[in-house]
Amino acid sequence: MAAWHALLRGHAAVVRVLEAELEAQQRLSLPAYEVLSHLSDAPDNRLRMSDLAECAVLTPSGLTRLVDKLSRDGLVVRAKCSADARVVYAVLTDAGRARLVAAYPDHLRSVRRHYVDRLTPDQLDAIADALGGLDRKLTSECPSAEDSIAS
Amino acid sequence: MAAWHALLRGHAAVVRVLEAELEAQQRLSLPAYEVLSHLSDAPDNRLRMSDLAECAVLTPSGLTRLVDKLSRDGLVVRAKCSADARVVYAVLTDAGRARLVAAYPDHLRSVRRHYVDRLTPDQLDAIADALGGLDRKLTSECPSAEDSIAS
DNA sequence: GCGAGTTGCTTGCTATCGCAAGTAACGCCC
DNA sequence: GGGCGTTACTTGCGATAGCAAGCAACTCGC
Repeated sequence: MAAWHALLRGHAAVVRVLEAELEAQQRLSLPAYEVLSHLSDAPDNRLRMSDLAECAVLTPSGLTRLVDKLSRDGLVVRAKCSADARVVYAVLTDAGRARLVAAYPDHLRSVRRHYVDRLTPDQLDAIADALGGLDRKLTSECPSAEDSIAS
Repeated sequence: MAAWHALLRGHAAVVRVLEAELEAQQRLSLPAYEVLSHLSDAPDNRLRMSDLAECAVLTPSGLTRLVDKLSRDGLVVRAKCSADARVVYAVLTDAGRARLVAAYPDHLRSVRRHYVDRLTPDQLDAIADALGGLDRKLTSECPSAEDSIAS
């Protein structure tokens, strides 16, 4: 239970600080940064909306609005898929890449300063391992909520 | 960096599942549960709004509205402080205690099932230690954001 | 090819939350 | 004891997120 509260509070504390710094430095919210970052890692700087939503830990509707916003700011554009007219790609623009490049060092430094440097490598490994595993298990079994009723 | 993304994704995944179960079982959001729970642990089942906000990882304004809601539902009441007319106590009602008692076992079980049981004791210790420490450091130094500009 | 079911994205509605401003009350200094 | 700064809570506003419904486009069976 201590570990549970620590997760809640620790996450909130770190996210709050990092988001504030990212906002102050580059006018980007954390999810927005995540979106740009994932796009820049993707082949051709483009990702399907639904894949991007999964990466950025957002629901499809949340991503739609975030891409709306980033698109208004000229950081991404939507592109149609020639093979399947239902799918929309979000594509990083030059401006988007520039913004990400500008934000990247500061953000990295923030993460180091407020997170990585304060923990031991063992702790970081444990967190990556434990929460990474949790994420995979929970998201994969998410559709099957019926085990809640079984016993 | 892997540890950072794991924190983001793992937290989101666990919180989503637990909040959904809590909501389904007892019609309580996670912050609402936290509030009731902290109140029940407090002497006299009452806590100052500001202290409660700190416990529940909410801003004062967020807590005001949450207590508004819980108060409408009859789970807590506000009480004035005779010594200082500025402070407001949130006090757990009998109905609030009953709701908490009803929610408690299920929630505990959810936490065990989706979190504790999936991690090793070492991992839980590491998380409690690491994130608990982070929380304390970050919240204590939060007012001094000027070190961002230094160096 | 045509209809039924599915998938991928968007939109309407609503809830939550934080920041900044507002209000009330306290404490201290003169 | 009157005024000034501080503290505690609340409120106005805007931003964000999710759910459920909508809509367009695909797939598969016939």
